[in-house]
Amino acid sequence: MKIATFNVNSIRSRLHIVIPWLKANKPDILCMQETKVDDRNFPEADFHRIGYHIVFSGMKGRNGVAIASLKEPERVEFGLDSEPQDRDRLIRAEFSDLIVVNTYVPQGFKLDSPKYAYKLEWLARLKEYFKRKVDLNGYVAWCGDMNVAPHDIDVHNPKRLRNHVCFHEDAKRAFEEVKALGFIDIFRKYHPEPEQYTFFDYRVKDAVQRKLGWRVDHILASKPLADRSKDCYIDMKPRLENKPSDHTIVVAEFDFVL
DNA sequence: ATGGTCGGCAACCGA
Repeated sequence: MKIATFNVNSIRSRLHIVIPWLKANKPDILCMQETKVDDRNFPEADFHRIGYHIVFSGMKGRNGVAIASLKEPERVEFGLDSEPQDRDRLIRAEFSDLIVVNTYVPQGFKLDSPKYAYKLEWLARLKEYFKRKVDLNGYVAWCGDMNVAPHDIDVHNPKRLRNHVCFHEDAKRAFEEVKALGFIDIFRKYHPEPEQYTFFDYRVKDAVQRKLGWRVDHILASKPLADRSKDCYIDMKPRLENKPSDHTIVVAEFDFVL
């Protein structure tokens, strides 16, 4: 079983990366964020053509989440279970032995912005959502762009970035409180080394070569699922294309068949 | 030093 997550930053302008990557890597599940398209205009035929089921929930121009899967999910729900639901930021897809939750966590803009307070509240509401809707004694994968780099090792300059909304103590604490329900960040099991990043800002010149990145895209697993993990890694391909994405793909492999 | 570049969409907002 292979599961992956990718902030596409517009699905329509990233199809040239997503479709060939799916054909080459054949993950069972690909979670996508920032599809930036309303449901009427989602390019679902491109996924069907290569044998993938696709579920999505988006808005015109911003946010938007989608899950592509080889098997059809038995149940799909959009949004949190409290208001505002933000159906364009969360999808839960249930398969026979696996629940996948795909989130695009609010970015937060600036520390003194209402958007940052909203981000912290959103993570607190997500914790309650997991408590009510998901049994972490089973196989659960929580994937997405969390807009949080959890530890010093996950950013290139922890001192300078301590007041950034994706690295501030309050954001990290809110994220850790969700994880504390029983999620394991399996990436660090396989890659304890520094300079492992999933996002490189377009505005930073030669960010990849200079290793000026962030690890904000994550695959977290419930303990039973984490116990069956085999590997987890970052695929830099989307960042190295000639029309690159700002995010990379994170991939996790497990020893069971979906 | 307070930028820089994308994507959406058609003037600026979001990241």
